[in-house]
Amino acid sequence: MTYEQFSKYSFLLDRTARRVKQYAQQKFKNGNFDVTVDQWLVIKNLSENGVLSQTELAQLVFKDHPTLTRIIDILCKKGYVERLPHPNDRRSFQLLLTEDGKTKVSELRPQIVSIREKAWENLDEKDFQEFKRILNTIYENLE
Amino acid sequence: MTYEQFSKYSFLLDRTARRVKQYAQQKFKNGNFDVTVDQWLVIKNLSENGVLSQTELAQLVFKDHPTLTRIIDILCKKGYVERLPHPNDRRSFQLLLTEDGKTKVSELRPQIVSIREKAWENLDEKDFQEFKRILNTIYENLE
DNA sequence: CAAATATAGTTAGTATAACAACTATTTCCT
DNA sequence: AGGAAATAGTTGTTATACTAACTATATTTG
Repeated sequence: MTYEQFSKYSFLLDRTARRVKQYAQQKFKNGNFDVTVDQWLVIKNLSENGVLSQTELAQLVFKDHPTLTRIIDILCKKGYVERLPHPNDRRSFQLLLTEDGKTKVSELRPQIVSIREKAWENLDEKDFQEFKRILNTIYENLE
Repeated sequence: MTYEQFSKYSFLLDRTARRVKQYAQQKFKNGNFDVTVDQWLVIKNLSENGVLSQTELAQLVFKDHPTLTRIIDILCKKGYVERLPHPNDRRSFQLLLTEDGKTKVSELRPQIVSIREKAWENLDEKDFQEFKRILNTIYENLE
């Protein structure tokens, strides 16, 4: 790997990640989804996992505590998520989707698949496996 | 590609891009570089290209105007970049590195290569080419 | 058991990203 | 030439990311 490539991979990675998020965010907004891309990730994970603490959820979505606190605050204000006191630990909450939250997840799920598909034109399953392997290797190298 | 994969690629991309930036930012901070990762990208491009307008620079680094304005503000305050009135266009500035800026680029360049190398352990040139091809394809699919 | 240590979540500060809107200036069109 | 449209850069707003520090609580240690 040349010097230039050692600059380039991070630049391309950042550029593409931002573009993917920006594209999705625009589609979310145009579709009046009422959640951002990151808020969607949170409610989707709550939908798939039921009741979670903030720490459990933070680990699932790879977000730090302060960021997750703020995302949950917004989702609670929007009425999609509820914080309940944890029965066994006064430091902790149990997070769960409200009925509106569950409805939102059901409505949005199919639409989001088609949004995500566009990025993958001209790429195939093998590309996905390669991409995943490389991304995971990079991630693990920097832990 | 399954539904899950259509969620997963964006998640993995976001997760890894953040981690790469975070890792680099930590190293920058520990090394007392006095610039963030994004500020480095800007001064590096000025170093490679000489005098640029903000619009030219924004196109090179794929950042929007407001973000770039703010980054340039910080770099001017730090004394690494200078805004000069454009001789032929009263709407525009010419941006250039100060002597301190040039020195900073020279000092940091070699250190940054070694920071970037770590992510690439267990990956090779072929992986880089694959990675680049996939990232560019995704980017172009979403333009 | 009491103190030390760790943990859950929050607040504050700085930085960046994206969108919207704006002003001053330039370019284009009739 | 004059007006319309486009452009360069800025300001404001909302959201997210990361670090640092904090309080309340739980767990561990001696």
